[in-house]
Amino acid sequence: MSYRRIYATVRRIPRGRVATYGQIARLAGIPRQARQVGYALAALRDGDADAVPWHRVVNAKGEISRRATPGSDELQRVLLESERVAFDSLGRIDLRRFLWRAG
DNA sequence: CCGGTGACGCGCG
DNA sequence: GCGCGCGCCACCG
Repeated sequence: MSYRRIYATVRRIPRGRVATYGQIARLAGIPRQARQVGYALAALRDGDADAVPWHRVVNAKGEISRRATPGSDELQRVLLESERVAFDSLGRIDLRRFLWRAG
C-alpha cells in the first residue's frame, strides 16, 4: 500500500500540537495499525519536515519514540521546542495541553 | 510460505 | 505510574 493517507493526515497536525501514532492511524482509516504509521514516517527522507511534519507524531505516553539510529530523536525534540511544545524533566509532553484534537 | 521485526498501544498486577 | 506481555499487521529475507 502507499502511505498517502498517513502523510495526508500528518500534514493536518497544526504547528505547536502533537498527535499520537494510534491517533494518526485511526484518522487515516487504518485503525490498530499504529506501527504502520511509524513505518511510514521512517520512510521519509531527511528534509521532508516541510512537506510532512513527522516531528509532531509521538507515542501514547507523550514521549519521542526511540529510533534505531540514535540522535535523530534529538532533532524531533528541537523541532517541537521551536514551536513551543514543552517537555517535562522526564522528556515527556503533557498531552492534555498539546494533543491535537481533530475535528 | 514462514518467521523475525518494528518511530505502537492497551490491559494487568 | 511502571514494567511486562501480548495483540496487531505490513515488510523483508
